[in-house]
Amino acid sequence: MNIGEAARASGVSAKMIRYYEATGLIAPVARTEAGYRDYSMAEVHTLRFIRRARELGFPMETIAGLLGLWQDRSRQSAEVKRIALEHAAALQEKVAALEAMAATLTRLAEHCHGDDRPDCPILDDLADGRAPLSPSSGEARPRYAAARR
Amino acid sequence: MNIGEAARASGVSAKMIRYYEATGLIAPVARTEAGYRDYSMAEVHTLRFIRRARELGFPMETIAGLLGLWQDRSRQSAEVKRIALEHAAALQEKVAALEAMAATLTRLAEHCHGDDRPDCPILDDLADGRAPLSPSSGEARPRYAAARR
DNA sequence: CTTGACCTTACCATGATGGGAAGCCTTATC
DNA sequence: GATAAGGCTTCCCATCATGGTAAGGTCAAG
Repeated sequence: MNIGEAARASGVSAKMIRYYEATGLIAPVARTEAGYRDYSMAEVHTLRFIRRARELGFPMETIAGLLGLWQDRSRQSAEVKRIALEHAAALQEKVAALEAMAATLTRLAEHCHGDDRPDCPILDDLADGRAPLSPSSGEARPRYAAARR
Repeated sequence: MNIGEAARASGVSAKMIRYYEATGLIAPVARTEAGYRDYSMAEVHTLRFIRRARELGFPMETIAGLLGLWQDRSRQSAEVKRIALEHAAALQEKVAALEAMAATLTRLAEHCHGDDRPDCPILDDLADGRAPLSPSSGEARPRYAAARR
């Protein structure tokens, strides 16, 4: 099975398969005489494992640990559980941070009449109550066009 | 005011102030004879605006637009409100994705007895019910040590 | 005048992914 | 057998916002 077929079979892009190999997350795979990577189903299963773990938001470093545990028939499930719960807690922290942002924005937007008048509590909050700069026409070939659409 | 003082006054690191200038988010600032950047309070206010917007998770590109609106005395608050609500919606999408991950992990962990026995529904789920690879001792100086702590 | 703190620019790294170029290989068609 | 299409190889670059570091200039206090 070449890399394209392995990619389709595992749901991991060929690009990422090579990357996983280059970084040592997976072992270098067999090659054909011509130098093509040659995959067996075992490797495809490993790739599926990785894809599923990525879908659950595990960072690659943690996935390396999970792969080790997966391959370790004498593992203790407590270790896996600990890693999973630790990651779940990290996710929940991110959720809390994002929710706080969204709540602030929603609250500010509620107080913004949102019509053609210029005054806007959202900008006031961002500015912390101060007046803006005069329009600074910078050179420096702007990556951000400061466009008002 | 030199860049260090401006950084302390705005809460934006000197590094990031230079970066914002290089990318055109803010205009090039005055320089002393020796080439030191020289900031006024107006610039510090702009930096504070940016910092606050970053805290709310706005990407730099969007902040460029918000800065334009902030400096535009003829802006329509509806435009600001639209941007804010759009961003809030994007945040909520991320929240939903992260929450789904966390929920799945929590559910899997609940079904894992978490003791010194090896069987583990968490790994089973990741593996989709298949058997693991035999321990592949890859060269490729692994960045991820596959360590079992 | 020296020292230490600060400034300048320039480069590298992050994490996981995609894009693309240049060149070799395989397969199908003629 | 020749050719074309498409897949493979490696290598480099970009993302996004941020930090680190190094080499060298500047400033203020002692």
